[in-house]
Amino acid sequence: MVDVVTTRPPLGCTAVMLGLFRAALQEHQLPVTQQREAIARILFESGEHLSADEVSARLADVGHQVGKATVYRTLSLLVRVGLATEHDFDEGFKRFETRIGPAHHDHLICTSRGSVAEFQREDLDRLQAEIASHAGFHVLTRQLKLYGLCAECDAETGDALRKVV
Amino acid sequence: MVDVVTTRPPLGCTAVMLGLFRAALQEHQLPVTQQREAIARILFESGEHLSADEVSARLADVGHQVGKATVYRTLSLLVRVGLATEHDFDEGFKRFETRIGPAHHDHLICTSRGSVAEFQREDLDRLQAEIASHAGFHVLTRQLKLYGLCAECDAETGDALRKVV
DNA sequence: ATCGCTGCAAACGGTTTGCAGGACA
DNA sequence: TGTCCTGCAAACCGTTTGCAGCGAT
Repeated sequence: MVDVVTTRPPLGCTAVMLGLFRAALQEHQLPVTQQREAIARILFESGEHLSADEVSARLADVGHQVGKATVYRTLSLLVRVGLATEHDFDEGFKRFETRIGPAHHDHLICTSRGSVAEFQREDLDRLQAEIASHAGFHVLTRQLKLYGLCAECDAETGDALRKVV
Repeated sequence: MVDVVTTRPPLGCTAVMLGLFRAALQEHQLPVTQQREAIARILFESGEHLSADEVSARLADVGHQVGKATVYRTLSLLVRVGLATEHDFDEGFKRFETRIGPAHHDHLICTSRGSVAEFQREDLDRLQAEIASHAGFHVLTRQLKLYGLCAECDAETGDALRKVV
């Protein structure tokens, strides 16, 4: 269980990430607007997998009124500059997550409750490298999703079965 | 390279799969209609990753005029009875693929040309089992996608770089 | 002052759904 | 004959886009 990482980012991480975002914008000569900062802060602070809708809602909670188009534009901007990643957990919409450093992590998706846990395994990186060299393929990134039942839901299913039998 | 499998299914596979489909329909007391057979045949024969649109087009090529709603309904039916799998290669729509037997395979997606290759690694199954037991998670299925450049595109990129420098 | 961003609303595109008529068992 | 399917078209919904006005540099 030691490599199932929590979703909450380290303290002070938001400030660092915001700095990186500002730097990236300036590097590309793009204006650092209040909306961009607000959206990025929401994502960085949460450390969760947020949908565009959820980002919008949380902005409203904090008193910021930002158009949905801007939310989409900024999230995809964050992805383009490498500070966020996009995920599709088969919900009919995309989710976004802060991308911290080069370390890659993957996801366990509980199909019963829809929750998402993360994990990190170095042997996966090794295996990926082996597969790539084997197939003559140059891997840039990967997405590994394990769909199934988390421990709690699995236990419930077992209980339900035991009742039937 | 030996475990990069071809996408073409073994000969005679279509008939077997169609039989399984008919059996599944009968088991659930659902009618075996011409449209359902035609759609399933297109998918089974192609052995590729087809979108609903592509299935529609190929049906038209063969002279079958089938409504798009029926295509979607039948494809999702095939998924439900376990004879097809659904994939999202980040194209804005879903693709469907014949699911043959219990063996799982994963995908290499060339982001340059959009091509998809398949591979099979037993050590991945082992690693998956290890991750699952480690996290107390009951895995039902997985999706591993390696995004990057296929050998050809990677070589081209290299050439382009060499020209610049 | 110049660009580029923002917000609104409309457009877009893949997918789903309601319903009248038709096909399968 | 009853049930479920089919096809059409409209609805749906997340996302993108055009454009007039505003904000950052």
